[in-house]
Amino acid sequence: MHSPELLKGTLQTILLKVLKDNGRMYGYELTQRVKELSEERILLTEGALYPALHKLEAEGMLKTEVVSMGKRVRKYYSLTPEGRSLVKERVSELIDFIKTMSSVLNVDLA
Amino acid sequence: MHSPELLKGTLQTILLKVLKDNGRMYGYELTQRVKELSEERILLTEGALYPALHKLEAEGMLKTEVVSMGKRVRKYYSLTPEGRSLVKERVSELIDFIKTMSSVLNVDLA
DNA sequence: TTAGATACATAATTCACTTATGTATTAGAC
DNA sequence: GTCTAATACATAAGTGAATTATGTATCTAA
Repeated sequence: MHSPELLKGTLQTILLKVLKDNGRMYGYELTQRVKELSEERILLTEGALYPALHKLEAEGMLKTEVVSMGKRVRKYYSLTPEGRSLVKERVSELIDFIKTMSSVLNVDLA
Repeated sequence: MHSPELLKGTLQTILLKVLKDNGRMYGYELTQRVKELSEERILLTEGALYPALHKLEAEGMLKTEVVSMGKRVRKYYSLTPEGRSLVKERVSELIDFIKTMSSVLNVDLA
């Protein structure tokens, strides 16, 4: 598991980009996909995940669809057009940030 | 200027590494050096800088030397041996984190 | 002479997160 | 059969590293 401090500020970006790459997903599925993609290094907590999803939905970046699986309920999230714009912005912000960091820290990431 | 959220958790690493690469430096000098290295993108605020330096000193990672320049006082910081270990740890943590992020976000940083 | 840069410092506040807690369903081990 | 772990959602309390605001004082150049 990573030093959790570093993760701060990256949650929205992660959620948006994983949704963009994987299409419609529900909350728990997102945690599992991120865990898998990060090789167990990023374990999203529910207390961070759900409020973040609700916030992105309230801002019109995500739309939801509730699907019943038997007695169980799943809430699927997918990107809205505005969400699609936001992903691009957030991802390039992060890439730019990483490049700046590698320059400040004088390290080579290649 | 970067989205400040992303900076969270990177301040200690930046301070330690810049001190490692540049030797003995004082607070204000650190802000200027980081500003320069980041091409104006990372502007350290004093409210974050000084408490961070004091904390690292209290933990034995940095040692200080107060130098009078005329009537003016400068407080120089440099790494202790423990500080040297910590830099390595923090920098490799950050590199590892960045690699994980690029894998999760499916982006190429090279 | 006075505004802006240099140089330190701390207190109040913010806010994204962690931790804790709650509810309920489903699957598999024993 | 039953009980633990995994699945699936959600919110509230607390934390802590930052921002913002404020204070003090010196030096430099217009």
